[in-house]
Amino acid sequence: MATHGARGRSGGRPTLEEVAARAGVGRGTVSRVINGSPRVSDATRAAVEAAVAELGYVPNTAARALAANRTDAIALVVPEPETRFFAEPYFSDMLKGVGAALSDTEMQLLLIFAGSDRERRRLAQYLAAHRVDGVLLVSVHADDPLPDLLAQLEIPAVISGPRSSAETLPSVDSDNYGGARQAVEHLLSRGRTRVAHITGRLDVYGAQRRVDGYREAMSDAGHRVDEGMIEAGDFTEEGGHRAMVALLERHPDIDAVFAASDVTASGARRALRDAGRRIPEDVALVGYDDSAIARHMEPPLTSVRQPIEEMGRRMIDLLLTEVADRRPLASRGLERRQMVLATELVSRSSS
Amino acid sequence: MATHGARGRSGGRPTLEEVAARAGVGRGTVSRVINGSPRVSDATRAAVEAAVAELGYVPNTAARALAANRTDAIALVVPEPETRFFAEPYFSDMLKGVGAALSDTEMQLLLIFAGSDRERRRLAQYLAAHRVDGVLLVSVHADDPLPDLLAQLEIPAVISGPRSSAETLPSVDSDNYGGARQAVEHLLSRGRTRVAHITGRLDVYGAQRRVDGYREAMSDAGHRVDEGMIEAGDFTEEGGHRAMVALLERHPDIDAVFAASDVTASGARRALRDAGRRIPEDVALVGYDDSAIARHMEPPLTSVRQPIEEMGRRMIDLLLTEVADRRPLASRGLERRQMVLATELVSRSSS
DNA sequence: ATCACTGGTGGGAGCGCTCCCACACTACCT
DNA sequence: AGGTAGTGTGGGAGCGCTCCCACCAGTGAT
Repeated sequence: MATHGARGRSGGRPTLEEVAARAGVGRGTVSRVINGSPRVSDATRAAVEAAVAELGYVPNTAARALAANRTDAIALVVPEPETRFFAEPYFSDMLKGVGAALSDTEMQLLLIFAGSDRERRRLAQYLAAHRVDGVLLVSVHADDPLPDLLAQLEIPAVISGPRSSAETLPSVDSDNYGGARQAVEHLLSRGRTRVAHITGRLDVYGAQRRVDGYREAMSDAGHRVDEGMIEAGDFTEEGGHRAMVALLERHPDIDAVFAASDVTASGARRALRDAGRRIPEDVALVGYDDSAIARHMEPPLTSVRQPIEEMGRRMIDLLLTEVADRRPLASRGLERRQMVLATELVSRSSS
Repeated sequence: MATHGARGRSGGRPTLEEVAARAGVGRGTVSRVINGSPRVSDATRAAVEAAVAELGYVPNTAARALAANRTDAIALVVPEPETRFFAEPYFSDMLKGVGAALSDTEMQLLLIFAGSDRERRRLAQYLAAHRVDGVLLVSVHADDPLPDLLAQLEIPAVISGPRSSAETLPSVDSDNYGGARQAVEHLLSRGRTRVAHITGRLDVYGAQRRVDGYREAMSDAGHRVDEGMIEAGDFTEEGGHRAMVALLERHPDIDAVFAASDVTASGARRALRDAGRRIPEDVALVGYDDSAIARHMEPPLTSVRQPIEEMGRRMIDLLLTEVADRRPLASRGLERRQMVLATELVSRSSS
């Protein structure tokens, strides 16, 4: 008789052992069937599967995690306050892609916000406890210590936008440079000449690349790049508004604006309206992300579409490979581990 | 020598045993310190804490879960597609409250969507594996089988809106009946007499209670309740629009509308505008939720505020008690386990 | 007949905890 | 002195898996 074997046995969930007894085989064989090993005869497999069904057996995750040293869970870490997560369609689209890619997997997705210092400390603790097999990092700033922590803990991770051109982590990104060029070239092709740019947070590498794209598209078209036509934003509505006000003050003759996000564009639109400018007659406006906001804006916003859901899916693919390949520091070259997806300009009536 | 002891020991995380050796005590003592048991002398506790710090010990969650038969995780189950989750501020506010209440806990929150049949099957499997200690259920419909599954699995659960007046699960709700009365009485006090109501999904108990509140506020004020002035919506923008169109067709002389949610009100507003009605001059409009939408609507929307964050916090309190008290079927009376929070009318220019 | 192999299989050992029993050792009664 | 409680504490047993080694047929080559 077990000393305290009955504790917590709510309803007496069947164990591997019981399934084995029922099927008339050994524990190892049942484990093999459960885990889809090919080294089991068809007859045995059928017997085990029958026993599993009869008993309603469900593997005990904790036991498996302990024995196999894995958790079957990955975390999507958002280093932002929750508010921004809900305000920016970028995140929800990403989540959709990630969820889709994970849905035919046994993997569980954990959504973790780490906006405040406190939350970040909690997260560090959490990661140190190895409660996930891998981590998806979105929207990481240049000086974020998180990636290094992950590396030190040897937890596989994939980042959604490289921190710099020298990123060492596997990453998935859209072609920010190319997307920005598409936007600017589009505006120029419409006969606009005084094109301004409201940037994103410049500690985000992707935002920098968009500035680069803006600059080079302008100069390649034979325009002098006026630094006064570039104003820093921060991806928020408020930032877009502020930047637009500043731009109008410096250059009242602006006839086009390329904003680093749709939300930013929405703020810019408000400032333009307040200043009595018509869109697109007086000023053409182009955003970035092609989110729901772009479609519902008045007038509908031309925007650079990033395949965000697709990016989410690719990130999962990369991460799962990484998790599976976890042989000791096997990091083969980075060739296959950094991917850049193409963007597409969606033209609407704001330009 | 262990046979395969070295497998997967990435970086050699210290174990309880090692901490014990270092501190010169037994395993049990370290466990007691880690779990904050009072039956440890101060000197011993200090020694153990020092060893923990030196070694950077972090408990292995899987081992703990296996031995103690708990997971230290709870799930927030949203029986809706993700899209609705992001579209409705109700959920994000709830999440905020829940997150806040959980932040000084060791508990991990899992966000699980179960909108499609497929996702629901996955969820059932997940719950059967007892991967969480408790479940928070939001936005449950009258005929949802989930609560029964939870009961059968003996998993503690708290529901955010009772399914009926005979709800057996612990629940937290706002006073839907009272809130609706506030809205209607407000409209009547402004001199409106032909007040219509666009309902929420009627398979949600709270939506029914709002209808009850509307009915009784009208008749208490001496108005005959005209069933033609009640039109079913479904909490969506589209539903609100559709309902408003139907109402206007039947009763062109409507001078006030109480909508069961802000999103619904937003749809109604569109229909009213299209029909050339001015708000509030021709028709006064009141919503429900007091979400960001209400504040940003044009004109700003009068709305019934539910303390959603507070509700989230209370749900966690209830659930944690439930989880802790998990003695065999101890369900003491329901007195303390169903709470109703007061609402508040926030008056803006739409009424 | 003997010697490889090769697919299948059983079951011991061990993952790192928690629980609880047993055993000090003290302090305070009769 | 001999009980009788209490405090702290050590460590065995066990949670339900996975891993891997040993073993047992069969099969074909020698």
